[in-house]
Amino acid sequence: MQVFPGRETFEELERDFPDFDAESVETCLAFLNSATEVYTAFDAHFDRYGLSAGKFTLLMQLYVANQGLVPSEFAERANVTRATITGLLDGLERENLVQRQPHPSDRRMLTVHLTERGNALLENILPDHFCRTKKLMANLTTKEKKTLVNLLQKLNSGTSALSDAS
Amino acid sequence: MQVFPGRETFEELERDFPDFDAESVETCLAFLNSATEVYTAFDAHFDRYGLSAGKFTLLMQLYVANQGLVPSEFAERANVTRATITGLLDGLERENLVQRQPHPSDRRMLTVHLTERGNALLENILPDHFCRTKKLMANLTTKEKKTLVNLLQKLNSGTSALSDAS
DNA sequence: TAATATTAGTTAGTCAGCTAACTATAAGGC
DNA sequence: GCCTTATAGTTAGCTGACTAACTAATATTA
Repeated sequence: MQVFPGRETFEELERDFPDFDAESVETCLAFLNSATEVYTAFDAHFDRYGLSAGKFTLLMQLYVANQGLVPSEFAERANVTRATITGLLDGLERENLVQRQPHPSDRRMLTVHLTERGNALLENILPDHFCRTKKLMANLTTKEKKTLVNLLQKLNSGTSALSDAS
Repeated sequence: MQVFPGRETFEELERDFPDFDAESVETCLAFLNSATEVYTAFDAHFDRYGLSAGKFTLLMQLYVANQGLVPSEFAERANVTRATITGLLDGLERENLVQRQPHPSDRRMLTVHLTERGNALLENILPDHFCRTKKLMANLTTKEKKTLVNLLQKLNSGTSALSDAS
């Protein structure tokens, strides 16, 4: 969901609400709209390989760990609930990309392993993935990338203003 | 879903994939993680009022239009499908915040109207909403906001590299 | 003007996130 | 050593996004 208010909207809200700050709202909307655009583009990218961003992330963790990992670890590292991981693993296992195995020492846990097929899919994707990611950022110079990261950090530190109790 | 790869991961991928560009990946992940953080904070914010970002956006369109609007218009302006709008309207109508009415001249269409209750809710939210939005952006100077918008634009123009056919 | 194509809204079904509640197991405290 | 508490994974049900297919109504055009 994106929003592109017209000039008149800004003028009206500025008139009626003392705390309305056009510059802040404009920047905020530009950020949110940009996020939607980038997310959508990544979805289209992963969709070519039958994956989603979440599934790809999971597979990558297994790929770089080069060993079985525990679902609750995924959840914690990715900042999502265990229930979300269960769902993603169900999908990945259905497509034969990962396999759940009992944990050797704690029967509450599982270990998740990349299958041959999962490994092959990843190795097929990664060159294209990194190439496209590089191109995605190609309009920004090194200095601009650093600036962007810095500004995003400042933005992040403001999020408590939204989520804090009134 | 967020991702925070360790230094070793970067080194390994850099070694194994010629197109892996650490600087691009790092910036890209910073952006995606930041987007998740901001979205989550907005969700928490709107949740206080029993709303979601999508529902708020719909209500705002009606508020500033100051007249009934047509669902397909919403869909087009917000870049979502008509089906998504149907779902949001179902929720908003259930909570008595908007009302569907037959379109006067085209019987395929509806017009959607803000109810008294919807209007009252919005006028209750908006001061807090704009105040928090201002605070969200308060760590960025005017110049930094302009820079951010500019960099986001450059990022947007790279998204075709992700979504274009190989 | 009758047939065809397009548009608007809904419906059904999928996905990925969430919360809350449940089961099984493990760990701690008395 | 038992009781309580905490942890891990799953399940059920919600939301907001999607696509595809459907109905009804309007527009186009042959």
